[in-house]
Formats: sequence, structure tokens, C-alpha cells
Amino acid sequence: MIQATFCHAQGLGQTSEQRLWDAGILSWEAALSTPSTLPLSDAKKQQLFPVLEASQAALERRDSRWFQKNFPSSALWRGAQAFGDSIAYVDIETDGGYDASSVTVIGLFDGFETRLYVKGQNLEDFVTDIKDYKLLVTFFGTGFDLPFLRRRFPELALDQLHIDLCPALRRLGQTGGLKAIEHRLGIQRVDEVEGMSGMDAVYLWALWERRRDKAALERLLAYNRADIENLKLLLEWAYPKLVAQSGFPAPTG
DNA sequence: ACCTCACTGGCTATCCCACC
DNA sequence: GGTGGGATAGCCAGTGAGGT
Repeated sequence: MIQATFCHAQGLGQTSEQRLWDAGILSWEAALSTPSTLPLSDAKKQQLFPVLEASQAALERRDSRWFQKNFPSSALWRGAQAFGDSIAYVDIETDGGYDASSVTVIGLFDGFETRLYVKGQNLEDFVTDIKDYKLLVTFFGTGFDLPFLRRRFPELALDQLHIDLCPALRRLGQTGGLKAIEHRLGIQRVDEVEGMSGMDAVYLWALWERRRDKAALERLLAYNRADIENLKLLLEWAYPKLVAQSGFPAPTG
């Protein structure tokens, strides 16, 4: 899907992209190899071709940051497959405050294994671990998790390709918070954390910090783990629907 | 070759939303 | 409750197609 994206070129929007697809131009390669068939003016073609060449080069060197920088935010989800072998599902918990030191727990799920980082124990390890991933997936991460992480770790750019499932799911008609959407889609959580909210995470951290309540910390970590592991299910649910909604022609046969 | 009209994309302001 | 980016709507400017 990433290679069928044209709306990141200056002067081309969704309408032009749809026109290209309708004309059977379904990839950068197709556009570059058959320029005369493109339903675009010469001026627009001249704007488009350098962008497509740069896109091909970026994909070849697996530079997901290039796409984060150059794709419109509404099209970032299209990189899910191209960089699907290097995904970090990320979610943080805080103590309820808003400054850099408020981050208490960070969860990182790569699709197979979950790593949990805890303030006062191994939080700093997140900095080295996250750098290698090409694709970040969050729920409302643009507004919450990533700004917090950048404040907490100023040395961390976190400029990889980033799919924020919140606006993506909203475009699919799935409004409400993460838990509401999970519930609606029949995605389960373990009993231990069922019914918990972010405010409970604040409370559990306070129990751990003030009383060294190990059970509270364990429950907080289980909650964070459920958050990130369910993000994978949400992305898998959303992706084919986003493709269909984009107007990209369904494969025939 | 020029003019007009319609369409498209870009920009801005405002509102909305979900995070803990 | 503080935060800040996304969605949306409306307006403006640029462009292209078609007619004369």
C-alpha cells in the first residue's frame, strides 16, 4: 500500500491519487515507467516524479523516517506492511503529573515479546531498545505518549514512522477511548486488569512508590502489557478496513 | 490564443478528543 | 484538569479543460 501512495507529492491530493488508481496506476513503478498514461498535467507530473524516485530510494534503504516526514498524517498507516517486520507497540503510564519525571512505566511490544520499563529500575533501557524499530504504533501517542517520552528522553527523536491508531480508528467510525473500542470489537483483557483505567494506573503507582506494594506494581505492569498487546489486534483489525476506505481498488480474482 | 468556469489543493481557525 | 495534535469546514488561489 505504501507504494501506491501519491498524495504526498506537492499539488496532489486524494482526488488526484484516486484518479491515478482509477487509471490503473497502482504503484510508483507503474507511474514512473508509463508516464504518458498518467491522468495528470505535465506540470503535475514534473512535481510527482522526483517525489516518487525519492520514495523508492527511501523504501529501498528502509528509511521509515523519510515517510514519517513526507507523508500526510492521514496516510501514515499505509506503512504498516512495508515496515511490519520492525514494529514497536508503545504505551506509557504516568504518576498523573505532566513533567518529564512523571513517566513511570513504558511498555514495548514487538509483536512477539513484551518488554516493560519501570521508573527507578530500568526505564533508561528504553532509549537504546526503541531506536532500532522502524515503526511505532500507539493509541493517541501523538498527543500523549510521544510528547511525554520526548520530554523524558530529550536525546530520543522518536521520528520513526508512527501510526497513531486513535485518529485512524476514528475515521473508521470507532470513536471513544481504547478500552471502549476494544470492548466493542470483542477484544478481551485478562481479568486482573479488566475495567481498569489510566487513573487506576496513577493510583497503583502511588501504592508502589509509597508502600512498596509489589502486587500494585504487578497489576500496573499487567495493565500496561494488555494495552500494548491489544494494539496489535487493533492494527490488524483496522488495516484492511483502512485500505478499503482509501478507495484503493480491491485485488480481483 | 485568449477567456471563463469549475475543480482541486492549501491554508487557517475552531472544535474535538483521549491520554494519565 | 492540562495538553496538543487531528479533524473539519470554509475560504482563497492556482490550474486545467473547454469553448470561442
